[in-house]
Amino acid sequence: MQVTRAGEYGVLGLLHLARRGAGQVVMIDEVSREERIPKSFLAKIFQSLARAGLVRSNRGIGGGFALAKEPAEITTLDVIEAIEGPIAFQRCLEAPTECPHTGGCPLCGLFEQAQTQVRDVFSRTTLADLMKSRVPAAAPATSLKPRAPTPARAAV
Amino acid sequence: MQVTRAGEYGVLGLLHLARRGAGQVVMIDEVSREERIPKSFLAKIFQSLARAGLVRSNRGIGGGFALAKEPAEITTLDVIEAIEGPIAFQRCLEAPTECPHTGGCPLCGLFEQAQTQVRDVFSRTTLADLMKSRVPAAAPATSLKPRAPTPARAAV
DNA sequence: TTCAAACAGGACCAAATCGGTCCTGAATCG
DNA sequence: CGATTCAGGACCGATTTGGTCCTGTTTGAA
Repeated sequence: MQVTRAGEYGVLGLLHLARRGAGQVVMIDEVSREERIPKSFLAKIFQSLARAGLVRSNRGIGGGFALAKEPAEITTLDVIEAIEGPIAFQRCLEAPTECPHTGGCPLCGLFEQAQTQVRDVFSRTTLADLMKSRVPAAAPATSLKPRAPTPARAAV
Repeated sequence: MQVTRAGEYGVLGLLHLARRGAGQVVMIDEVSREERIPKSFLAKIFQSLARAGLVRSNRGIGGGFALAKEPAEITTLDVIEAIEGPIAFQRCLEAPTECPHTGGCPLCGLFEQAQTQVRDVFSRTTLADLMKSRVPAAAPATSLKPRAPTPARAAV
């Protein structure tokens, strides 16, 4: 029941790109250094993000990564699922295979509810929201609401 | 991002006890057989549940396990956390250690939201609810998500 | 045209977790 | 006593996590 480091690093990395400004090309090396994420690992993570179309990559001198969309159009769900694959609380929720438990398994409904809630939270929060929500590091954690007013977002 | 088999088996096992009636003492062997859960594994899981005070155990002839509370007083969160430990989406949410990321980590708030949602879903659903929600393979359940009507289940 | 910078991608790896099994031991009942 | 039933720990194989490393391939500039 955890978001993996890879997922976490992915969001952090994209957030770094977002802060550097839209369209800005940034090298893995910088992101790695400033966000304190192992470079090789981050490189691998960004590969997934590139394949998912969340970033564009450029090779060679002056190369690096840039966001492929506006920060407000990239949800944390996009990022996490690009890296970890679809969020699925249980096997029965990811495959068409039937639940093997006695008579209509009562748990599937429950797991599905939980899963939906999580996906909702992540799909409502974009990189833009996270940028706004940065807390001043010393203040006694005001409100942990990363905002919600993202209107019409086509979740997934 | 999954509920482990152990957690799932735990809920299923307690649900079995609940169905057998309050106070009923049932042997691991029966639960294992009828719920199709490996016996040794289930025994281990029930140890956790006993330690958490969710079931009472009796040894010797005529022994077995019985619910320690009313089904309506045992939430699925109780069960899952008794087995898997506290639900924590991220390290920063389980320990007092600080998030190591640049300036107040914006992710903690997000993960906390997701985590809260999940815990809410599980803490709102008791064994009694799950008993009620058993879908008779055709009747449209009201409150809980109806799930696809489980058709012919194959033997294990 | 060549070279170095930068990403692409796969092989590999150690450690942790998952999903169990198995064995010994202790309690309990008849 | 002895059968039964749980308690608890050791152990185990497979998978996942969290990386590293090495060999490309692309690109821009000297």
